[in-house]
Amino acid sequence: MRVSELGRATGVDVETIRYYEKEGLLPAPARAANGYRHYDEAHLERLTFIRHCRALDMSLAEIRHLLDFVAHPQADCGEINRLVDEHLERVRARLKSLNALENQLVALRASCGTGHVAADCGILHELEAAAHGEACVCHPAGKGHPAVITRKAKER
Amino acid sequence: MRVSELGRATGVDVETIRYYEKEGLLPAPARAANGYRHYDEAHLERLTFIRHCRALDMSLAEIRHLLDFVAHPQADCGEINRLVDEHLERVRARLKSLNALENQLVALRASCGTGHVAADCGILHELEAAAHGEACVCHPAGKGHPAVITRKAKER
DNA sequence: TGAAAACCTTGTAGTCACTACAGGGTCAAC
DNA sequence: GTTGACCCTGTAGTGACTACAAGGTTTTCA
Repeated sequence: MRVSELGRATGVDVETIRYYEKEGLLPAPARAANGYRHYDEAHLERLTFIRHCRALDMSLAEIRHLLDFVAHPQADCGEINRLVDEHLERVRARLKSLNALENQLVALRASCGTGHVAADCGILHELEAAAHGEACVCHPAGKGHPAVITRKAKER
Repeated sequence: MRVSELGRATGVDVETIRYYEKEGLLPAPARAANGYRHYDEAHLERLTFIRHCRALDMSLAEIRHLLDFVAHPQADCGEINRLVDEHLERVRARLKSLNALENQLVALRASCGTGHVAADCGILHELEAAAHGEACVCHPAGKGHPAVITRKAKER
């Protein structure tokens, strides 16, 4: 298989395939006399494995880690569980913060009607009030105002 | 106020403050004879405004847009509503995909007990089965298997 | 007085997982 | 023989920072 065929077979962009090779996730394939890459079934499976993990939103570092276990089947699998657990924990933390965020945005959105001038816009007023240190609908007093953006709001 | 004082007052890293200036979000402050930046109340408010919007997970481009409205209070505010609505839509889409992801990870995690060798690990088996094109607990047949990572899984 | 620590400046490079080019080479069909 | 589809390598861009290098200034303390 040439690179574009592998790409078509897996739905992965050709440049992404070369990127995975450069990153050491996909082993370097054989080369034809003209320098073209030639892939076999093992590459296709490996690439599918990688994309499956990516669909689960795992980082390339996590996937590299999992691939180590595939290469060393005699290792204890406890660390695989730990990896999945930690990943799940991050997903849940992000879910929690996104849920809070949704509520804040809904409250903010409700503070403005339609069809007037920015000077009278409730949304802008709310945001400016917050900048003055006053309570805002999106971050009510006593509920903890994130002056500093916390890790959970930033992490991917 | 010098840059570190502004940083302490707002909880924002000094390098981030200089970054906002370079990006045109924070106006360039006055300079002392020695070249040190000197900020006033208006800068503090503007920076707090920016961080409040960042806490709502808005992009710097969105914030730039909002700041335009602060600068032009006579403009129609319809676009502010649109901006917040679109942002809310993105947050909800991400929430939906993260919810699905959580379920997938829980199913995957359940496929492995503890304390055995990687070769027998249910998680690894599931991931490898998926790479063989078989149905997996995390992406059951008929529920749509994302061979290609979809935008929703990628967007922040 | 002198030296160290704590500031400040600019500019550049790194993060992540790609994506998009530039500038070239190869190959098959017409 | 030329068009177009493919392939190669290498570099630069994305967003929102973060971290450093290499220098200048100011404050503090012995």
